[in-house]
Amino acid sequence: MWRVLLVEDQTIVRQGLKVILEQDPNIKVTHEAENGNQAISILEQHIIDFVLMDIRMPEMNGIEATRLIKRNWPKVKILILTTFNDDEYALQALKEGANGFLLKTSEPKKLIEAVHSCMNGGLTLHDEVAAKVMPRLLQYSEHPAISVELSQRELAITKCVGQGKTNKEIAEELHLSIGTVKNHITTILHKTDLRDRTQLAIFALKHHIGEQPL
Amino acid sequence: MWRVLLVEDQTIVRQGLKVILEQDPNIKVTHEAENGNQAISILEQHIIDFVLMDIRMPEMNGIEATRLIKRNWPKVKILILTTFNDDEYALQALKEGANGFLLKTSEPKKLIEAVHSCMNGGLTLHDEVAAKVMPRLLQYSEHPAISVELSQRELAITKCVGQGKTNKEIAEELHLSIGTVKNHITTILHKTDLRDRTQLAIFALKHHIGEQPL
DNA sequence: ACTTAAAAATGACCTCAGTCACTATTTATA
DNA sequence: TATAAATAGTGACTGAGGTCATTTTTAAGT
Repeated sequence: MWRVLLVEDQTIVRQGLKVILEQDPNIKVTHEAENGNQAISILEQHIIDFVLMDIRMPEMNGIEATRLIKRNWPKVKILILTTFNDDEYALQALKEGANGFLLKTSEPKKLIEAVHSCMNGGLTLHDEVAAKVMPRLLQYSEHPAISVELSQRELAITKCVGQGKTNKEIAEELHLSIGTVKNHITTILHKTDLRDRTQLAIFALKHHIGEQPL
Repeated sequence: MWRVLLVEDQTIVRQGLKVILEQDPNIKVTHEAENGNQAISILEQHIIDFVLMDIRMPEMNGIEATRLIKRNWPKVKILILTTFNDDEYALQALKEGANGFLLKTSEPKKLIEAVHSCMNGGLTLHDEVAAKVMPRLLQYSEHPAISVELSQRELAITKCVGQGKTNKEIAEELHLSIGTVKNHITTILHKTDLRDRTQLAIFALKHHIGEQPL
């Protein structure tokens, strides 16, 4: 039996949600709150497994509340339920650790499925929201292909430059002389058609050199 | 009526999918292919609205096929259907423009819903896949809060440094003297507790200075 | 065995970056 | 009004960054 906290400022909507959720025998709406502040104090006093949260609320909004809840009760699952197909909100909420994002236009059955999914470690995204959010996220994860061949040493040095290290620090880390590091950098700059170490650092970050490829 | 192409190497699975899909009156499985190559040649000869694609196939896999299809027929919707809850595949497929990603463990009804969602511009992600993929994507989109106050000028200069410009170039762009640019950079480096322009460039990229906030 | 390329190193050389001190104007706020 | 902060500038100094020529060793490929 999951103890659910409803956070929603409109009483009628709250009542409706309660009726829908309690059609499922696993769900028991044990508490209700009208805003983020109330939600926090309920969490401080009672054991809650799941929070169903509206975004736009007076006092403290859903994003803020999500942050605070996830900070203090990381195990509590949070599903965001909102009227607006707003990718900005969705992204913020997910960053704060929300376990799902549904629109109020969804069917009741979807809502219950989403609760189950959340409780089982899933993350339910409303299809339309996902379609808006994913392109933006994917754009950040793109690493342009490296068009030039860099040797292992050169990659190691490029990585260091991308971490903001000086030639001296790089020399020490790789057990080389400063002159050698300089020479390598000259070679790298020629190969990559870049001008100086700053541009090389930018190159390293954009190509995620030194990280696990996504 | 949506004309659907099934791409799946196992005949039995293909048959099963066809039966499931055609329970929906809007869906007509007009063509079938055993691998990516066959899929491409079918698309070249017939009008297709929707492709349901397996990932692991002989000859040409689903990712590759997705790329080629989206390149040549960008309007065709593609839903990936796979046995494996593999976030690596999911990410690649989505990058190539796939309109959804479902596991074969999903219920038949979900599959049909996903087709509808795709055709209406949605993007259906299997909950478990989403739970794996989203944290990785969000990590890239994180911009740590800027802990120091930078003035407008300082932000403008930081942005330029993050684009790999020299002091001279910055001076010209902002109609300042080189000396002034240097002075600003000294101030910025003090405020941000950084050492040189390379570290500042890294700072600028990590904080996405000069971009629209996500 | 011969060739090619990566890797390592040295020294000379020059430029740009960054610091510092000091000045001056504008703007906002206590 | 006085004070602080942002903005803009100059000149002098130091050092790190980057280039180039040249050498040596090692490893891989034909």
